Amino acid sequence: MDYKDLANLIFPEAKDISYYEEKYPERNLKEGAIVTRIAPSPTGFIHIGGLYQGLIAKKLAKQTEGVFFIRIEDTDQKRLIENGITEIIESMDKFGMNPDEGMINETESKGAYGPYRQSLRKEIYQAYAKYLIEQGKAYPCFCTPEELDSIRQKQEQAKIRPGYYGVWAKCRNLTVEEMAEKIKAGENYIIRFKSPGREDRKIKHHDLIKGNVDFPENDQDIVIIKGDGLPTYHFAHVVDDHLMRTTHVIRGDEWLSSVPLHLQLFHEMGFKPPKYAHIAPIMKNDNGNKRKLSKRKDPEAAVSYYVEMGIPKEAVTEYLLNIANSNFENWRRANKDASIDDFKLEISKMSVSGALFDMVKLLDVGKTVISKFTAEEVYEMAVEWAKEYDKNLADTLENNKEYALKVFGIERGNKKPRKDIAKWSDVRENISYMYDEMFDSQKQNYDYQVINDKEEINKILNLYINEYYDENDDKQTWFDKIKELSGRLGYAKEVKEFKENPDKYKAHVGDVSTVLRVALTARTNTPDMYEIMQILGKDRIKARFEKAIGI
RNA sequence: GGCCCCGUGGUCAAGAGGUUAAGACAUCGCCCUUUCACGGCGGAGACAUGGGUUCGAUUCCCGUCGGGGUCACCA
Repeated sequence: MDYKDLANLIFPEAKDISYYEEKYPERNLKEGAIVTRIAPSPTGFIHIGGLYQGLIAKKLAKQTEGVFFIRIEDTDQKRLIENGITEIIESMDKFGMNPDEGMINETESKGAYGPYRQSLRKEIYQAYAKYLIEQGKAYPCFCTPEELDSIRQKQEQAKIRPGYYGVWAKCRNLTVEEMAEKIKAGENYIIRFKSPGREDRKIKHHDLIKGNVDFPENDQDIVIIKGDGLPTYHFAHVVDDHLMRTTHVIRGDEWLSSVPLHLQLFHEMGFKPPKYAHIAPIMKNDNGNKRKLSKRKDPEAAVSYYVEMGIPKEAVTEYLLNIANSNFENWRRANKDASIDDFKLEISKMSVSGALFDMVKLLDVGKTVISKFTAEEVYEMAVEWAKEYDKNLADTLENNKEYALKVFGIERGNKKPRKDIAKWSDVRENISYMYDEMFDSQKQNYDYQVINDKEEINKILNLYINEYYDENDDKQTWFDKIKELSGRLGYAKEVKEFKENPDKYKAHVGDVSTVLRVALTARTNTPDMYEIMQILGKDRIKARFEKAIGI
């Protein structure tokens, strides 16, 4: 009985690894092309951090004419959720992150390096595990969870490093005959890697983001094949990224401390390891403590949150890019209309430590992004969002597209566009006073600020609509008339004049304007009143004034 | 606790052995012949700390403190 016999006893059906090595050859890409991937577990919605990693990975691949693929890591059968894969793919799609290869829905995939779903790769992992067993580099372990527990307790009591290694690795020293006997007797077992490492030796690792890092060698005999026959993350990572010919592994920095293990596995398997880039997580300030954005506690951890809020994907992408490379902002200022694809991401410029998530800044990016859209684009995107989250708004907009375009066109398209919409969920509040049905269905609160006398307000409104307002006036004439009205009623025509001689006047032209604005829209802050009046038209202006006076 | 990583304004962050220590968001003030938004100008605001090396350290080294990660048949 030798290792080979043992391997055959454990995995009688497994193919020789040469089969897979031939089936998945080196990729034929141009020099310097980067192959990256995103490898989520279908355990629920995509995390903003996952989107961030995917964005970096995809950009690196794109920039070098490489390949970006998606691999579903579903080896933990206990944590799977229904339609988990679809949900991931759909939310990636919403942010413009379509992979070149990988799963395209719950069961189908594209690309020549599949399957792209780990649970479908069981026989591949077993072939490679068998390969290790044949060489005496892996072995079956019969320890029960209870035994492992008691080992750990002993170690903790003795204050020594916990784990399955050295003298604690009971099963590694079993003879091949003993192992075979136990297997034949039907004992349960898993497969462990037989680590050649020593804890008192150091290894050097150069991480693309973290730089040079020294670690003790790995000496843990970690599990590679679990009781259900599926691999652990560590083993799957090594086999998959080798076979899928990944050149750069972009992942969260919670994996950094596993690097010694992974490098060792690559080495013992005889594979060339990929380059690693360990990305710092996006953090949140929680009562003065920094912590990772948490799926459970923070709604903004889920990418679906941004979709629901109607924060455009361009804004999320730009914000994330800014966290990745802080020179992005400068680039954006210098290239206002360039596509994000033209920005060259440099992985070496990524921050080593995690950034605090800043919603205020994200929304600011959102404002800027939306301000650059045309009225038509704003209309399309607002409608698309509203169809899902504000049906009534969607109907209103679609009922009269031409009108909606006018409304969205106010102060848009010029050099200093308005920046009043940061997300699509702002739209309703922003335009409701331009729609009579919305305006009339809400209880409006008229606060005229300085001029408060009801008689006086009536007088201003009546005089204005009957004697002054003319739809055909240009903006200058329109405003001159408001000044004229102001002067006639004893208000200063110029604000400055009023400030110099406050006793000479009742108030000033700004206060009169405010009366008109409030009567018209029931709010003190609006975009350009001239444009609003132009769109509303004289009859509706009059109706608004009457409504205001009637209250 | 062991191991590893990190520490520049409120936040994201440039930066170099000698700088008036950038910029963006936020904040405050002024201006932009009516509000808001935009824009312009200006203000306030930072190198965690103690030692060393050095003519000189925020920058290099060590300690301390603080923060984060990791130590599963989860990824």
